[in-house]
Order: sequence, then structure tokens, then C-alpha cells
Amino acid sequence: MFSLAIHFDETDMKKSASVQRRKTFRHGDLRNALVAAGLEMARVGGPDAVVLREATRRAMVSPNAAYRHFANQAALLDAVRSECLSRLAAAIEEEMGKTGLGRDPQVFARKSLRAVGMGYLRFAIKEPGMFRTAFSVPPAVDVPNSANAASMGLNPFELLSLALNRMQQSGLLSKKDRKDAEYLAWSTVHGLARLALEGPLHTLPNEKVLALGERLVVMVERGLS
Amino acid sequence: MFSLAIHFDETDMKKSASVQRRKTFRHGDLRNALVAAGLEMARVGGPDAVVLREATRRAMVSPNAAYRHFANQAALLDAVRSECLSRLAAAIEEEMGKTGLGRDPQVFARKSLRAVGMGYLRFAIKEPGMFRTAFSVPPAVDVPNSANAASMGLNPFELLSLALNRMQQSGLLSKKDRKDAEYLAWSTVHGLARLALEGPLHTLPNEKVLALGERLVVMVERGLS
DNA sequence: ACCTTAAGTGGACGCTGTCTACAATTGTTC
DNA sequence: GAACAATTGTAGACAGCGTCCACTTAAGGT
Repeated sequence: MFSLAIHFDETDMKKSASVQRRKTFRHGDLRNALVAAGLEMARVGGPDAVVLREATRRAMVSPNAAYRHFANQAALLDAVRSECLSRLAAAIEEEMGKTGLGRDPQVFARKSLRAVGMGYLRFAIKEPGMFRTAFSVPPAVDVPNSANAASMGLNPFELLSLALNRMQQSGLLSKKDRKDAEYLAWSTVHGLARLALEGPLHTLPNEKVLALGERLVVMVERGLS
Repeated sequence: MFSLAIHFDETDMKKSASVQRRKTFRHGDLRNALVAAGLEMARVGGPDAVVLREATRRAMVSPNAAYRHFANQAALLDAVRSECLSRLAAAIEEEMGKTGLGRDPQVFARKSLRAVGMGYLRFAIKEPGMFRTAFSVPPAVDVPNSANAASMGLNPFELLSLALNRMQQSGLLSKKDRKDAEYLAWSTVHGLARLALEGPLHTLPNEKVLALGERLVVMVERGLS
């Protein structure tokens, strides 16, 4: 009937055990299904692996159905990318949450900055496909897009700003040095992540990458002021 | 005759003004021609833009001819990537050459490190497609591949090591801090480049990116030791 | 002069993204 | 409740891509 039938047209038209066919003509939640499928593909194979037709296949829908929800595959990829950014933000938040509140504001500030950097790095290592996808297409950084955020409503960039604000408020960072500090701090950790993931450092063992990350955070702390 | 004829089959079979057809059956230098075509595509559109069939088209050759010189398109892309790395190395060398020899070894060392970082960044800004291509596929860093090098025979990583050695020899860097310092220094500048090129900072004007680069180099200098 | 072999061509296949036209369902309005 | 419009799916086609297999052309060595 559908071209999908080739998957299980063993002369029986009843639903096979593993693959049940949608009963209604409408899918009901196709957009989300496509993003979920795309996310899984991105997780496994990075941005280049999110292919529109495969997503529709996994959603058990004809290829063109996707075009009712996305202008083109770039739009689908962008939705997936946004989801990846959200997960990155969530990972950072979790890492920040693990550092208790600590009474000394300077210690707290340092821990916050460290958590942002290491959470970033850990996510990159644990989910390289998602990480690479998150930064595959250039989104604007200044326009806060809530779709990129995690539970706190902050995207990774804003989480970093938060940590740096704590640094300044606790007196670890002068107002002058605070300016654009997120760009500097971000660059360091992001660079390490990319070099370790897809760059020339991809043979480094994970522990070493994380150890380098620790050194980087210290370097940022000392180098910023 | 060839399928290429569709490009200029205006009922005249003589060579058109702009496109002359190869006379001999053999191309003579097809491998290089394909790499050159791929490089140009990479320059304009980044790694995803280097498509095998288009390269053969530009070399005025049938698509399959490429397979006499490359196992597949990944192999072609890898050759292009290697060339991009060489150009990056050349750009860094040039930047290093601009800093005179300077008698004070500490000043010289600092200038060297700065040149590596800023040369790296300037190349990324001037040739974003090549830069992105250079790091699109993970090559090993430790195996020195002369194909990646420029005139001095050093790849970008080795040029950075050279600058850091000068830092150590002039007493600016302790032996302990010297260890793995290239990873830390590299990460910072590489991260800025990628964020500025394809990441969330791609709207930043070039001057600002370069200014951030200067600050990064200073940060590395102070943060390493 | 023959034979081997390197380096080209031709045609096919399955995959992709995307277009246009059509069908089925749902929601709306009289 | 029937007619109609809008939404959301399908069918079929197209060009472009990487790649496979079979064939051809020329060059070089004996």
C-alpha cells in the first residue's frame, strides 16, 4: 500500500511484530517525531548524519510529509541543533548544581566557572555527535532563544556569563577585565573540545582531555585578571 | 561526444572561447587538477562543498576518472584538507617572519607566540572555507606529515611548539608549565576561530575578533606560567 | 608487432533533497 | 448536518550525488 510496505510485505498485511503501522491518517505529532529522529541521528553521526528522508522513514511517513513542518532539511537540522544546545545547557546546569553553594563567594565563583567549563567539556566528550551538531550552523548569540535553554532558561553562553558575574561580584575580576571575558573563556574550552573531537587531538584519551580542561580553567582564571 | 558537450553544444564542435577541450586522451596531471578544483570549492564553501563530480567537471573529465587517483571522495577531501593545512602553516610562518629577530630572547619568544596565534586567527578570518576544511577530518597530530607543512617543513602544531620552546628557553616558562602547553595555547585560539567562523560569534566584526585574539595570547602567556 | 597496464569513458544503481499534483482527514460555517 | 476550506498526509517525478562494473584508448616494454 504505502511504499513502506516493502519493509514487511511478506504476503501478510497485518502489522508485523516490531513495526506497527500508524492507524490514523494524521500522525498527530510528526514535527516532534522528526526532531526526535533527527536528534538520534545527530547523536550517532553528527550534523551530516541528520537526513530528512531517514527521519520520515523512522516516523513511518512519506518523505514529503516533512515539508508540512519544515521548509527544508536545513530547517529540520536547525531544530535538531537547537535541541542539542538545550541539552548542552542542561549538562552545564547539572555540573553547576553539583558544586554546593559554599559560603565563600570567591570560592563559589571559582567553582561556578570551573563547572561551566568542565560541564561543557564533559558533554562534548560524552555526546560528541550532539556537541558537533550544536555548533554546526551559526545561530546568533545575542538574541536569547529560549529553545536553546535548559531548565534555568539560560543558554550555555548565559550560564558562562553568570559564572563570570560571580567572579566579578566576589572581587576576583575587575570591571575592565570582565568585559568580553565570556568570549575569552568560551574560546578556550570550546577550542579544546573541538580539537579533541574532530581535530588533531582526537586520539587523546578522555582523561587527558579533561585534565587539560582543568588546566585551561585555571589558566583562564589567572589570565583574565 | 563526451557528456561534457552539453556545456557548449551550440551546434559547433570547435572549442569555445573560454573552455578548450583536452586534446590528448590522458589528462597528464589529473590528480593535481582534482585537488586544485577541490581546494577552490573548499575555499568558497568549506568541506561540504568539495564534491567529487564537480571536481571532475572542472578538470573536464568524466566522473569516474577520479577513481583512478582517489579511492573515494573522502580521499579527495583528505588531500584537499592536507593542502589547507599547508596553507595555514604558510600563513603562520609568514606572520612569524614579520617579527624581526629581536635581540632580547624573551621579547623574541613572546613575539613568536603572538605571531603563531595571530597568524592562525588571521588565516581563519581571511580563508574561512580553507580553515574549516583543514580541521574537518581528524588527522593524527603526532605523526608528522610533511604534506601538511609549509616551507619550513613544520605543520601548525610544530610551529606552535617552536614558539613555546623559545618561551621556555628564554626563561619565560618553567619546564613543568611547558608540558602540554601547546594543547592549551592551541585550544584558546582555535576555539575563538571556530566560534567566530561557524559558531555563535560569527556576527562579531573581524577587528573585534582579532582584538580578542590579542587578549587571548596575553592570557595564555600569563596563565601558562 | 604484440601484450600488458594505466587512465580514461559510459551506463547504471540507490541514495539524497525537493517540486507539483492529488487524496484524506479535520475544522468551520451556514 | 451538509458544504466547504484548511491541514496534513501520499504519489510520482526530477536532478545531483557517490560509486560499481564493463568497456575503450593510448602508452610502454618486450
